Amino acid sequence: MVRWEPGTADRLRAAALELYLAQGFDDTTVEQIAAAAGVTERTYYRHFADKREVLFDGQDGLQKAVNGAISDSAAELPLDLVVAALAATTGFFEEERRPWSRARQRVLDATPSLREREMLKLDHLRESAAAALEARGISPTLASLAASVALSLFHVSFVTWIRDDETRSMAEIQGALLAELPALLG
Amino acid sequence: MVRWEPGTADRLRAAALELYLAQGFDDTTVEQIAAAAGVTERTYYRHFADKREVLFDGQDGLQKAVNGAISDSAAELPLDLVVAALAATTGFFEEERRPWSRARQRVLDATPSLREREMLKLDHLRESAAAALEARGISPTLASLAASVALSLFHVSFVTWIRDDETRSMAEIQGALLAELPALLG
DNA sequence: GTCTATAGTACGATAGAC
DNA sequence: GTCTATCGTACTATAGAC
Repeated sequence: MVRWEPGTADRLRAAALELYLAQGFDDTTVEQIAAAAGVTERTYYRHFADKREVLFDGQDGLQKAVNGAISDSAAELPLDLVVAALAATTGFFEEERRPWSRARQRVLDATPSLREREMLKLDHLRESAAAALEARGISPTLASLAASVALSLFHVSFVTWIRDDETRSMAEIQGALLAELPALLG
Repeated sequence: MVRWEPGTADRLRAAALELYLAQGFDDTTVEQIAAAAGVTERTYYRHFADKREVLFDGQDGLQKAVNGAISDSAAELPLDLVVAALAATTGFFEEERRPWSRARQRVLDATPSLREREMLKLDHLRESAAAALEARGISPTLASLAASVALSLFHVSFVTWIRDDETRSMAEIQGALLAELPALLG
């Protein structure tokens, strides 16, 4: 006999996404999410800092992968390191995840306060990537710019990946995006 | 005899920044801000949507200036349009504003929830610039990327501008930043 | 597990400016 | 009269404190 069911955080995540989709974020209470997962409101806050965070706690791995790619790459040029960092993200966007990501994105698009949180998380990722680039000997301003470009490429490719009519893999999309890059300059 | 003093929004802005600086954002209530400005809490919410927005409502002009610069520029290359958009922002960062911007930034740096809002506002600016670029005939993905680069340049230059030891003007800082750009590619 | 402060909303009332 | 800025009060839910 177990004292509590395992996977509470996962059940909270699933319940929250389902309720946010069905009723909207603002019309869903933390109490409803907790009840749907079979726990109390208090327990929800033990797992997630606030009502939004339940949709945003899977990015530690992404950050570590990006930083690792930057540290380990043999490349020297900032742009090459950016490409290496970008390539390191593809593993997190397997085909099985795409429907979940699409559902999550529908909620995000409909809820400004969730988009705020998303932008903050992306900025943390940017800061972390900039620090990794600095550790490779790139000047602070260049590192900051290169990290911004990397994040932009990542975000554009992600947004493309979850479009309804999109079937290409994340790697294919990023490849096509990088091919367009020279056109930026003329 | 006047029933209400003019400039209520400005008084609320000043009071909020002062209190956020002195006590921290979390330990300041909307009621305190309102009282310091000589109005009630209810009136605060007539002027600002929430507790954070009081520090973030000066960006309409910036957005219009950026979009106008993109629409009116004679340039065709995405990167040249980015440079034009960037140049259009300098007018909003006169020397007199620098102390206020520095104070505001100190509060932002100390308060994650304010940084969230800042990131959202920057993203709105990015979307708006991307739309203006698309209107100039640039493809959606390229427009999105170019807008991201423009925003990155803007943000890096702004952060530099408000550093404690910084004395150069926004235009000078942006010029130096653009000179570093080629190094991104090698 | 319980209690509480406060952010934020809803609906309404008042009254000067024009 | 209309428009706009203020204030009153009651209320829910978040989130932190104990």
